[in-house]
Amino acid sequence: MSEMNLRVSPRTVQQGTVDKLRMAIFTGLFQPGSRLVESQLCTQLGVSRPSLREALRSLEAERLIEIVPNKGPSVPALSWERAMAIYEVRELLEAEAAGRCALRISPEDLQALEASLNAFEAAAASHDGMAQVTTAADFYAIILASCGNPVLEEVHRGLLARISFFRGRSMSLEGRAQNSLREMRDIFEAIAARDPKAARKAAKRHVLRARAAAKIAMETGT
Amino acid sequence: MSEMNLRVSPRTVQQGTVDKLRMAIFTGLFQPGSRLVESQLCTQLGVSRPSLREALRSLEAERLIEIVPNKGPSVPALSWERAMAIYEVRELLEAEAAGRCALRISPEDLQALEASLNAFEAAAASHDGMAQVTTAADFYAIILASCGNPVLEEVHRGLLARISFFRGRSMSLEGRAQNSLREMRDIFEAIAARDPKAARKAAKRHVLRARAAAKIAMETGT
DNA sequence: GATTGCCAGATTGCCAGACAATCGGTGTTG
DNA sequence: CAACACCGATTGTCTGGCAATCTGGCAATC
Repeated sequence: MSEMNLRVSPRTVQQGTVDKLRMAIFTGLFQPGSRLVESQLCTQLGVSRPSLREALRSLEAERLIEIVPNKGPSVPALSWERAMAIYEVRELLEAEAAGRCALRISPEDLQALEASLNAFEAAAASHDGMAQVTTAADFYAIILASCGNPVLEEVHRGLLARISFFRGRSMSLEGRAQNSLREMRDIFEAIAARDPKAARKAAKRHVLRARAAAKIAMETGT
Repeated sequence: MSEMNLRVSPRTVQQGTVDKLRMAIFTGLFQPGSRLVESQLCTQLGVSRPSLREALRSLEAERLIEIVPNKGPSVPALSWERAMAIYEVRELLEAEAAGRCALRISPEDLQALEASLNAFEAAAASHDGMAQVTTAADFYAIILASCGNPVLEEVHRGLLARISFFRGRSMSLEGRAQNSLREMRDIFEAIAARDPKAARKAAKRHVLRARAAAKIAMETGT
């Protein structure tokens, strides 16, 4: 491999801070509703306050935190109602993307899509929760990137952070990964067959069932 | 009215800076592609560099500017291709919102919607471009707020900045405002009649025609 | 005893100033 | 003419600080 030195952009402290905080929120290190004290975060992350505050503004725009003037940032509690709303928008976006994909995906991307599907299959078989989440995210990332509408992709990515949060929860359900695999394979087959209508339908069904799984996961506790 | 002093949140310098910069971008004060030099903006806006940089991070998240490490922020040139992509996502979101609205809008919101429609009619008659843009934005804001899905509203608002940019351009076309009024009235009537299918269709048609108008406006120059 | 007023600590909003790293252009040199 | 070194301009980041605001508890009042 030797000298993988293709640093496209030199990763600033600010970016690194955003990533660290985002990951901390995903893994539940910060309880929802808990307040984030700037000075504490500075010492924990080893960055200065200006850099931290820039990072917080980015996360605020991602809706991962809320910043109330003179009260500071906090992790908003993600209500079931709101989670449901996210799933509904997911359904809308992913169905559209899948349908478009069926019409215009390139052979290379189709191949990459199949590869990511296989990667998910392996993750599902190995019961590796983290791998399941990342490979599933890859699968959709390829679909969104290949749908021919960069804004659709951009909007979906804006939702992705909160989507992944739930995906981790629901994948832990017994049998959910295998069902998910079947549904994703349906989407892939429809796209490969260049059938937009079937692709939309499969994508919708996948989100619908993911939502149901998330509901169960949420009701039975974390 | 007396002492309308209910300032819910005390408008920080950072927020004010975001608003000023956003407006400056809308009005075309910054040419697309032009670079924004921090020190210059600081003196022009009368704020310190940390505050400015926080504001820039917020605008970056809104996709109104791009920040390349070590090169600084700049206003991205909005290509026609990208504008088209925005219109497509608009169509998706607004059709969905209108359809949901037809099912669940409250009588008060419906009344507010009619009021905003009348406001737009007045603006269209007076040939006041700015008023047309704001009243049209109001009309859709009510629909998105009443559709029952806060995330849909949130995503749409994320697109709104760039939508308004084009709305201003296309409204200036002869007769576009009157056509727009007709289309919006169709949407309103369908919602008032509680007909989701018609509402979706009307919303789609409205976006489609707005897109065509924007295309013409773009081709004939600013 | 409950409510109100108030004060001190903690925290945020904001700023000035500074320094190293990096980028872009310019001139020099082979 | 190309490659290289150089330099101003700009950004990334930090330190330190001060005023404004919030929070929790204490005392005063009814």
